[in-house]
Amino acid sequence: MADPMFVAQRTSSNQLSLNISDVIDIIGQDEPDYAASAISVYGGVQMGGGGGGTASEANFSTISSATRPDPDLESKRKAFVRIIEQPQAKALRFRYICEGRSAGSIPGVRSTTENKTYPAIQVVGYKGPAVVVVSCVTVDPPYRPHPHNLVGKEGCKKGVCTMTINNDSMQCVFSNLGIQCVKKRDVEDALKLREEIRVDPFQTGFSHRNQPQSIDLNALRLCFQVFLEGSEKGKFTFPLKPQVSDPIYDKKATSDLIICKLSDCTSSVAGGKEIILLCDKVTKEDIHVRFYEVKDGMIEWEAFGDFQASDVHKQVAISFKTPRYKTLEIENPIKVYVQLLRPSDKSTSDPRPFQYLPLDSDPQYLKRKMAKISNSANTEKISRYLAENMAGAVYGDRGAAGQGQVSGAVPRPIRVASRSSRLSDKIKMEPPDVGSPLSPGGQASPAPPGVMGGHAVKPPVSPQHYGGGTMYTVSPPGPSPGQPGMYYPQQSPGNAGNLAMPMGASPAGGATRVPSPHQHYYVNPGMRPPYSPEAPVGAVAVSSGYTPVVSDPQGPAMSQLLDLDSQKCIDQNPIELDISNINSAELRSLLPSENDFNASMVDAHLSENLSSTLNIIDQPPHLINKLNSKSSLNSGSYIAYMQNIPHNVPPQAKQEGSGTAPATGSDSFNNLKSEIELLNQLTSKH
Amino acid sequence: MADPMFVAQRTSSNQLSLNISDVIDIIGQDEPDYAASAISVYGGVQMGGGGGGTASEANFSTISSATRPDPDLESKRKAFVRIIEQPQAKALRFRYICEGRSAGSIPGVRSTTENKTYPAIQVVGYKGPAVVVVSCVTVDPPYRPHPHNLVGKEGCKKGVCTMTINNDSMQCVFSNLGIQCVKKRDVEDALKLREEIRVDPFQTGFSHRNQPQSIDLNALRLCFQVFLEGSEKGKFTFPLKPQVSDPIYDKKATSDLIICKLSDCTSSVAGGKEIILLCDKVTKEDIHVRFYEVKDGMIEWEAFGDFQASDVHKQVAISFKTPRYKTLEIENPIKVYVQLLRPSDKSTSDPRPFQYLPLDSDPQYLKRKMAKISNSANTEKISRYLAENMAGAVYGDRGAAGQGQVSGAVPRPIRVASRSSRLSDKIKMEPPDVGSPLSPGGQASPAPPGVMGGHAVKPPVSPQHYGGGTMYTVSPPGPSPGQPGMYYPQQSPGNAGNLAMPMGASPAGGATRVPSPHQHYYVNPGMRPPYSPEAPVGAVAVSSGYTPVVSDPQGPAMSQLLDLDSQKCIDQNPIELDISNINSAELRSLLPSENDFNASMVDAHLSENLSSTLNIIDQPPHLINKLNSKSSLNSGSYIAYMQNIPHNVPPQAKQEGSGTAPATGSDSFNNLKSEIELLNQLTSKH
DNA sequence: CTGGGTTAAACCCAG
DNA sequence: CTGGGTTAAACCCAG
Repeated sequence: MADPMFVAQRTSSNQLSLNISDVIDIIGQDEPDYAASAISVYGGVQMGGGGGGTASEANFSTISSATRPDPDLESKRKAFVRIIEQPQAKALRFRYICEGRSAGSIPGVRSTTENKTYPAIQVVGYKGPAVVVVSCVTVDPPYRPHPHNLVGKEGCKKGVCTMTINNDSMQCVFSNLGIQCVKKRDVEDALKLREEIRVDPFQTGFSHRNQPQSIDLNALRLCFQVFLEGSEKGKFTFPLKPQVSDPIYDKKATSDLIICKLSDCTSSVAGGKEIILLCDKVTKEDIHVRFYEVKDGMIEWEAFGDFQASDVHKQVAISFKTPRYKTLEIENPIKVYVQLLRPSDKSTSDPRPFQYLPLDSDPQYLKRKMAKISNSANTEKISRYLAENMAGAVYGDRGAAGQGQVSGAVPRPIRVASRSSRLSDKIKMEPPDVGSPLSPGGQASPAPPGVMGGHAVKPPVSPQHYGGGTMYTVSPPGPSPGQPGMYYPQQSPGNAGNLAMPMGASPAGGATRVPSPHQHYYVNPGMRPPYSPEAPVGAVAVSSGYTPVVSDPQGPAMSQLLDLDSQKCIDQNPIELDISNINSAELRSLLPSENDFNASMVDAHLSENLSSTLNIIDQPPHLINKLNSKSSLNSGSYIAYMQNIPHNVPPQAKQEGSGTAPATGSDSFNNLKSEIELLNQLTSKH
Repeated sequence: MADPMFVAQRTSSNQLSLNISDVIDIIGQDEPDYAASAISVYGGVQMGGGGGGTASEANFSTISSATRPDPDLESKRKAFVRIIEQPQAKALRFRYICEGRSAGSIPGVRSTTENKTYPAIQVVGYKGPAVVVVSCVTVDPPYRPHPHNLVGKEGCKKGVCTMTINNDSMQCVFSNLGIQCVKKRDVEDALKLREEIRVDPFQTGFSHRNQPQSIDLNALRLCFQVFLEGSEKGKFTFPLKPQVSDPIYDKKATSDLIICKLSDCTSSVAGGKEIILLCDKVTKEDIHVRFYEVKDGMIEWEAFGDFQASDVHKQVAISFKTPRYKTLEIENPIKVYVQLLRPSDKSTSDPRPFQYLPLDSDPQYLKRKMAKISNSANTEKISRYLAENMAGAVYGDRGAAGQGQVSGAVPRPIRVASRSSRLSDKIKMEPPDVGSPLSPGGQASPAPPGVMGGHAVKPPVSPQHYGGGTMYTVSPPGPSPGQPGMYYPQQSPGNAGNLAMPMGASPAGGATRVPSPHQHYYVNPGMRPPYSPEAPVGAVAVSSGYTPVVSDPQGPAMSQLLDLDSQKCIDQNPIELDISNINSAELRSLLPSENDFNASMVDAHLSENLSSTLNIIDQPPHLINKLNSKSSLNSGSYIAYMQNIPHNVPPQAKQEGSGTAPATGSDSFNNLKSEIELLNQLTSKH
């Protein structure tokens, strides 16, 4: 039963110079004194309340009064422990004892492959012999002893690490601290051992060993207890205030979100396409597939993949349906991103590029469309005509040949046809087909309920500023774990033409498909859009957290407020940016009906562009839409061309004019013209 | 540390009427006698050789001679144990002790939800008090004591189950036998306990407890040891030959293969389409994705999805590329099946329907095709002409209107066009596009190496008969575990246009993509093609095993030998069918060049059909191909139609005749005609 | 040795 | 209770 590896390890530990039992003995000898001070300082009332971080605020050393005279007492009282290198949060996998191997070394937060660092402390304000005892405590206050053990080459025994400090710098680097985890069943024993060696930095006691399930075994903090030499040499009886590190999470347990593979990375704008995503371990009740569009570094649109907990396959694959894009009226593929989002901690995976394709890119749609064309009265007649003439084999007639050439052939795209606004109108009018992947009522997916839950906080700065990346720093300011990102519920729950559903409790059975009436817009400051040239990332201080930001789709959406210039400004000066730095476009956006204002501004800009270059295929769709809505605007040769020919007649008029007689005149010719345009579009993409 | 549930269980066991220690005591008292007979019969030489099933052949009871006179000695010597209900192989999950719960009951093989059965034995040839001791032994001979424990409400103690038999039928049903598994670390202890209670049915000894890793903890057999009352009343000193059951596998470990989901169930015939498959746990080195086509109940074609071990995601998802279909020349979607195949035991998942689509169903192909059409000289001119005329707005001219109507419109499909043979020729000639998913040299995938490995056996009957389902019965004939199916390597490794590669050892690094020169054709008799109306399944005795059958693609493939009538015959009379029952079509197929014979026969049949009904869209493609190759055949109105118009001019001639001048006359008209047909086909599918 | 994926052992939910 | 999915604990491979 005995693990030889483990025995060997223990044996070698015995050979270390400093033995923990020395420290324990010291503490034991000074028990009355130590216990008294400990209880009055870290124990009891003050810590039991659970207020985050108050322990570190208590003035510890001033209270540890010694009854014996001590020349260094003043400096000892002023001394304190400072963590000069925090441990890296998720760098190390906790190892079970049974694994019979070294548990590795916790690196420092600033560690790199070239320059490795380790957790380190410094005793400030005092110089002289000291002993530091490092042990694991719970992440949440009160910082109770954590059952996991510290193991390593130096000073580790019985789950705690003891080192002496006695050098000029009074610094101590822990270059080989590993975390050896205990299994649930051994929590009680582990805590009993800790009690035996009297390591309980904040005097919380060990009552929690009877509720092993209450202890998070995947997270802990290091606690550094420094004892200075007391009046008696060799006895380290003067404790400094214990310091706790930032949380350390088991690398194995905190699987980062990652999309390993997507079965497809395109969808029709109608959404509803079933896609399989392969990922690392996720919790089926705590995962979302988020689609979002970035424009000028801002989140222009987002929606969530449609799936239920049961669609998560063995925790490592998700089959979901793509959400509908915000509009069906797009001319060219829209570049968006997909990422995994864990609502509980707002963490996200790296984004993956994804494309929304125009409706007509859907093969089914293509077929339907073409079938429809072939069904029209005109083309039916042509077919008949051709069939008759082919049977008769009419050759050599230039006119007939010309007709023949036309009949089966698809004309080359005409220069401007691929961005025809009229075509988009036609496409919009196409009724949703039963066989199409468009789900009933499948509008842009509202945020799933999980995203809404929990720790909503008020935005500390205005969303506009926040969106620019002004808010985040690398290290969280205080011990407030598990909440690396901020979340802002939307103040005005309006939506732009979406099916708003009443928000209620999660339905029975754990279904997670309840739509919420709120629209959420998120910004992930840590995301550097790797495939998004239109969103350059400047010197923005980033965190790995996920940071939602809200915008009202009916009002001025953030992404529409800032033009390229303002975005540039934000990216380059993330810290300095405040209200005084908002440029004119932003200020204008705060005015009512700025949508129209912006639109006309954009349109004017575009019309200039159009006269110089006709190729605007890669322009974002909403700009094109805006353009299309401005019938009074002369946008260069394209509009000129459109104005020279009559517009389409509405369907009713069309029908009246044709009947069974051969269609002639303006209507039928116009129909043909638009059919040609459509065909051009259907065939010229990509 | 003590598990209260487990303790309780043990306590209740103590209250059972028959205590195993009674039996142990008996065995102990009779040790010299028992040991002598045991060693001479099941121990040592005979069993150590490992020959399968020899133990059960040894004449046990005749040798167990008693020194004392016994009036029943004769009948005791003739008595034997018969298993009247085998345990079900994979119905029960082995439970760990730590799970602290009932381990359930092993059902009998014939158990159903309505009528539950359990393992049962009978003592044949003797009537009187008897004791049966049931214990676990290893699956492979020599049947060593297996460390797992039998637990249950009745008679189970120390991991073995002891029951008395003393009724008229001399039967014993084990209605509550559960298997409590020991963990690896406890194997040694478990076997020590077994040794202590002296349960070692075949006297193999317990040396294997020092090689715990040599014991398969996921499989075992039940061993039934019956002891008859000896000359002294109440002493069960007369052992019968122990009987072992069929293997029992841990339901948890032996995850049946299952396809939970496919990201798509269609592919172009060109293959190379990436698909994600979600499945239950598979071993990445021991899994294949098999595509196959069933025709008339026979495997007409098979190929394997293209992936490497690293494409298996966390054991529960596989991303692979579809293999190329056997031909690119198909007119209509081909219905095939996909299934998972585990080479090691030839087990398969239930098949899933899958469709191969004609090349032109590929959206990319569609686009390329249409772009090509629009690029042709004729249509280019039309486009120009239309652009000019539209700008000038020429209305009211009948001729112009007619042209216009033709230009943008796709004619309705002409009645017979959707099965045009000429079109298939055109499609074949389309050079493989660089951007297409067609992988270089991607022919029909040869069988992966794993499929070839291992326990190949000679076919006991001719493949033709075997293919009809005559060979299989439900229960394997003997204790030959882990080989439920048969596997026949192909005698003639020819292939039909495939890239034959030299077969070698599996390459270093464990890559599993080495093609083999052999083609394998499989029949899974247990499969009832649920979506395959052309393959009716009759009263065929089926097994759940996977049963490969061989056919030479260059020679007479089995699937081509049997017409529908002969197939019907086989399905209805699976057992009686032998060489004398093969019908004329089969006999003919044995002659050389029967392919041609068959083809013309089929064609003649088809031509008759054609004259009565024009709609043969749903005919299998190879028939259509055959039809197409018969230019002399008059197949009704379609052919008549084709004969009335000139055929296409070969590409060279085409090029010579056109030049830059406007194309007129027969060539260009024919080009147009075929373009129309192509367009019809592109748009009329589905 | 290490990092880290996979299997075997526990745990625990839902019917 | 059961069946059976998921998590936590062991194991073990590859660099």
